[in-house]
Amino acid sequence: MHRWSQLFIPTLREAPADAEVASHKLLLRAGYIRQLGAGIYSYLPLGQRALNKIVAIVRQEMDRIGQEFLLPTLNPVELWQESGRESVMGQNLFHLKDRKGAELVLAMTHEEVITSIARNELRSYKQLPQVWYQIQTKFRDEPRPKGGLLRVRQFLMKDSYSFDMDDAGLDVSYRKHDDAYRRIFTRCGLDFVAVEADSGAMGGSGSQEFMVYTEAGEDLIASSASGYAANLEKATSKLAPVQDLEATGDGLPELVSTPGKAAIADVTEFFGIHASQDIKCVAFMGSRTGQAASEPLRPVVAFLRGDHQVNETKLNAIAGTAELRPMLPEELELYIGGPAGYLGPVGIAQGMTQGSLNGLKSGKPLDRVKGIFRDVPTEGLKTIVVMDLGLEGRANLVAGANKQDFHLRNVTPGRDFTPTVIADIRNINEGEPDPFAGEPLRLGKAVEIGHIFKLGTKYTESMGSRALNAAGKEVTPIMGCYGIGIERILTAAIESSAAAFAKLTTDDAKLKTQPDSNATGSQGSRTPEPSYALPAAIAPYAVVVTITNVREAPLLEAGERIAAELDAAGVDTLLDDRDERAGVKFKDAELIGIPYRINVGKKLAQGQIELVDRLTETTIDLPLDQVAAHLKALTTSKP
RNA sequence: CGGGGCGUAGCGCAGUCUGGUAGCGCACCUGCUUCGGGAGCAGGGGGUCGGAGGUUCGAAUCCUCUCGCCCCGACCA
Repeated sequence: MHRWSQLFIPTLREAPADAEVASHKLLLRAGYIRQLGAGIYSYLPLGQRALNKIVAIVRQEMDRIGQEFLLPTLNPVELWQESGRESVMGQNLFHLKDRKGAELVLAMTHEEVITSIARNELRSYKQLPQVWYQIQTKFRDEPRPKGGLLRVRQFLMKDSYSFDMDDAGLDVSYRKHDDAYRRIFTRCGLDFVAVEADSGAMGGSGSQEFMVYTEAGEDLIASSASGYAANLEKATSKLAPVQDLEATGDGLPELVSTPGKAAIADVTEFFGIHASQDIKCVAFMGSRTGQAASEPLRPVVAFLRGDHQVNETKLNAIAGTAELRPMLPEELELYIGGPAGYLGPVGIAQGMTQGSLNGLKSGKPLDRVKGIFRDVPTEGLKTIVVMDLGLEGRANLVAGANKQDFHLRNVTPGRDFTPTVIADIRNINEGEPDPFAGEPLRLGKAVEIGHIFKLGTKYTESMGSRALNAAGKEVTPIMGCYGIGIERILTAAIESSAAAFAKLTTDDAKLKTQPDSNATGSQGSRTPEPSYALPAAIAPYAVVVTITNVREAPLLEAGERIAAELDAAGVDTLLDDRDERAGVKFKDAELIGIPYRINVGKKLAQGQIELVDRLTETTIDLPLDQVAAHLKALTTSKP
């Protein structure tokens, strides 16, 4: 039991002007954190207590599936050069020199270090599988830290790594993490979704992000009532069938003069068609990560339905590029053969021949496409033509003719042009049916709290980790890597709760204003103070016992006794024994986000106290002898 | 890195345009009153006006340079 009068809890009535998002303001006002620099924060006692509770839950669940390490943050740069990530990570990796001039980096993740241990120690299949984890400070020189603790340059991460002899083993390790993560986030009281994610710069096959919907988030995710959920970078949808146009004339592509009709809206109006019956062309020049300026850019041309949008992450994955920029007019002429506004797939100057691609024409053999495009840029490679799945099997579409002021109709993919590859390269739209159950998709911002990843042999291969299998044959262990942002669990919990409170107060305001038309208007335009409450499992204290007036001896004595009883019952208790007015103490208790408050006040004369449940915004009276048992039941988390 | 904004007491701000003794609210200290929703009255402490240079009799204010922070974008296991 801690006494508020002796603690350092510097609450603020007003948030510093720099704070924008709710969790940032509240963490500052509640005395959880103070800022030291851009993306650098000190955790004050309350913040540290909350983080410690989260860490304890994470550790408890991780110990069920793995073993804890503590790896060094200070890494010799050579280690990162060996894996090739020193250049890949670029400026995001902090660099420094020691007194001898040797270059060091501050680790932003630990694949390299853990693999260096694995390659020295893991020699036999008998030693596998292994799941190794740590909870440790990570450093990333973010280009733009923001949102308080949401994106920072120094933060706590639980990272783990699995080593298995084969894919089946990796599946097991991955599944164990999936289960552990769900238990962890559930115990932390978060309402989360697990989404399919893009593999990004990590490389590898499967990956899943754990997200919490919040306006403060930086990612866009799609989910539906059926349980389907995916990052927008990966999300797909089932498209409603489109009625194709009737063929005109001899059914072959027909040149139509369309002077000045460059925009899709103009074209569809001119032909009297829907945008879904038109082919849109989006053309890029792509480059690879760390590509030298001297290396030629890769032309990437995407065709998709007129009413669809390109998703550049998906397109990058297909084209084996990392960055795309729009083609310049002369590039359009060179690689497509037409002017902007009249670009189309028919007769496109496609350098990738049937032969060079070994008949890669559908989305299926993507890995082989990646193999060609990513690792062995083909000599004389010209335009990569990617057609979106939304055009597959369609007929008699309208498209640019690659000729100023002309379009073609009766364009049928497969017959009139052959894309290099057919793949999903579009953004889904809100409300489209999900790919499995057909439930409408909801798009929303979310914050990523965890990520699990089937890594493969990227590091074990490049860093030379090998183990002998039962047959005495040398194999490369397969890795998985898995991360949880500790601070993000805290911020996500605050953001979610603050949003729920904000909704309550606005609903409340609506209720109040509706029936009472002659109200005095006192609610005015003042925005309600943001409020929140943390789940008991991660709050710095589960309960605060508020003695409404410490100068009244019976109240003080009862408060002390109740707090001691709670303490004895194992409930993490804060006793507000300050000589302050009751109002101040109520406000402070709410500000620091404690989920349960016991008011020791007037009702003591009847042998009762009030229990305020901040999560449900309800208050009940309880007899003194039931307090400890009641709170213990409320606050005990089940591991 | 591109665009925008802001640096004046612990926090929130005014003062800058038009140069002339650095102010307000909250917080803090003392006293009295008050005591279940951020109390009232009285008194008090606290400032290199982000930093450096310049213009001027005189600079928070004008000029130059610079540092820091926030937001949007780019970027981002």
